[in-house]
Amino acid sequence: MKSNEIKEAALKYFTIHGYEGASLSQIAEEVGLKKQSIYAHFKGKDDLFLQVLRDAKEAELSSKLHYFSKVDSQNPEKDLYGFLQLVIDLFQKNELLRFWLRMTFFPPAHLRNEIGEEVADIEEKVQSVLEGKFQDWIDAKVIVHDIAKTPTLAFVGVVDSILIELVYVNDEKRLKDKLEACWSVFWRGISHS
Amino acid sequence: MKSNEIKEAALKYFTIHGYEGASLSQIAEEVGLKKQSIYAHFKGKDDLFLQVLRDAKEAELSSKLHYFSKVDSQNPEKDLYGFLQLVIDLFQKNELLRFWLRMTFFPPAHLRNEIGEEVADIEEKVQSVLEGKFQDWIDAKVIVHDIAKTPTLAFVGVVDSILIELVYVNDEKRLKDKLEACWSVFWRGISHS
DNA sequence: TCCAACTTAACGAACGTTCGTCAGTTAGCA
DNA sequence: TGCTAACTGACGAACGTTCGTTAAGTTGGA
Repeated sequence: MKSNEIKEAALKYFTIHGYEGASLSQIAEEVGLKKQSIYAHFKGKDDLFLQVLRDAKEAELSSKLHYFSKVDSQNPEKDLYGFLQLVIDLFQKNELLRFWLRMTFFPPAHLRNEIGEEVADIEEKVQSVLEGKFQDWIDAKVIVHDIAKTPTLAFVGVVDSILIELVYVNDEKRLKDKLEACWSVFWRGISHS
Repeated sequence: MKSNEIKEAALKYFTIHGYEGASLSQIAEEVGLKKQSIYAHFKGKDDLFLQVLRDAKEAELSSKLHYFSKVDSQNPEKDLYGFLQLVIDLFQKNELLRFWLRMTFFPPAHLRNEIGEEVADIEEKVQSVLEGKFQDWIDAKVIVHDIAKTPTLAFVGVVDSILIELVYVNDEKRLKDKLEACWSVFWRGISHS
């Protein structure tokens, strides 16, 4: 299917150059087409962009939810650390994730609200699943804290700091150091002394 | 000085629309000039951009170093939390910081290496100051850990997660919750039980 | 089976607009 | 008189988009 080839090329250029920096002629050339031919598959640049965006959202959401649905142990140390590695793996191998990250951080101005809603939606779903897990662990007295929201937000913070490291330089050594540092301090912060 | 007015307008548009999305005509109009007149002050778009970038780097570096030079107590709880609030304050009030963040995360492709060097430079300086502080606190036995690097990187991680929250939505309530959560878990993670 | 009607994908050409940049000129001030 | 900063005018290039036109493939009824 040619539409998918176009979306793949679009994904690549949007990720590298951003919305404004990516041109339809470059994208078309990548798949051996003239830019006009894109209009046989998409209404325009915005339409192409938003379809890629929805694919990215779907990829982000499903892979995260899939991890938590599969994992159901009573071992938060293993599950949470595994999630961090999942995020690293996703980001390094899946261009959709890099695209999603860039466009949610700095969306094209005229699509700001539209994208903001998608972000809020996904954010809320992931956080509620996570919070449920933490509540279970608190009830089972395997981690400390009275309310689940605190460790949930703190863990999301650890994920954030890893993402920043991935975006910033993607130096394998630095990433490993930061992951270990953030994780060990976080874990000490939520587990029984 | 008109050059500064131009740089201020450029800062604004680069921050909102990115390098490619910001146009010289918009910037010029903002200060009541024609776009061609910008060339009386700057060699071109890149020159203008790089001058703003260096201003931003200077602002980022000096404000952070200034904080740590001023603060010299034996109270890491106060000093570190104060630093987090400084970052929040800087980001919310100083557009240079938002510009710096956007451009270091997702630099224009043709200036990637140039910007990467500036980032590495500033990163190294801030981290070494921070690491020195943590070493002092470890020696004074006011926090745990054997090596200073671990709490340093973890603290940088907390800063990162706050920055992400600021970029993402900038909802005052959410920000406060996340700050408290990240901070309390971090602090429990590095202090004596 | 065959042909006409329709659909699809891609094209060249051109649209109007904006982009960044350069050259030459004018107004004001030291 | 120079110098500077602003102007006007124009440049080639690229942008996203629309148009009309092909060529190939699909469908449906006689």
